[in-house]
Amino acid sequence: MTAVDLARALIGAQLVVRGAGGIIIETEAYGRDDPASHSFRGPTARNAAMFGPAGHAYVYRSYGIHLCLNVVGRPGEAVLIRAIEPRIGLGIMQARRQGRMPLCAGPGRVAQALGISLTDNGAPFDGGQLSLVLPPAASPADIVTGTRIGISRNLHQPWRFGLAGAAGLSRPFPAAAPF
DNA sequence: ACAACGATAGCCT
DNA sequence: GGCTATCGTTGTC
Repeated sequence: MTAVDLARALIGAQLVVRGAGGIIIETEAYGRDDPASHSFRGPTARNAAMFGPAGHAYVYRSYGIHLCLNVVGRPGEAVLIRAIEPRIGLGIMQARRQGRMPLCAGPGRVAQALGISLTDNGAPFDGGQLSLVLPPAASPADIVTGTRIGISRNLHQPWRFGLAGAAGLSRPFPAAAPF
């Protein structure tokens, strides 16, 4: 399964980290030969988890401040979790966010609300501390598509995915051009 | 050894 | 809507 397929499949999935989590409503796919991807220049100490087993976490620090959580797919491919709809452990998530809103819209906010740390890098989504439950088959969810956010290379790929109509997206998806 | 730049969020006007 | 904190990773000298 490609990172793009995985990114679509994860919309509607339930993500829970040590008792806090919710439904994934926004993702982005990053590929192996994708200039915007951390894996583009090959394995390094930082991105090693991206080349590790599928179904494990890739956690990295962004802008020296935030952490971002990814699900690893095929080697060198990963899906960034950009937003969830909070459902489980609301109190602990609000406490971690110190009451700031939005709670889980944006990759740094998701990681903070879930209590992700760099020690989670490379950890499996195996139903233990990290769990991921895919949505029921034939999920009726409408998925909207757009271009990725905050990158400077490979800009045009429509590899950002969201749950149509969801509140709590990190940014709106532009309406399709009415050709 | 050094400089540049982020897969951002928060606070300001 | 714009400005800036903040620091590890990476590419270059």
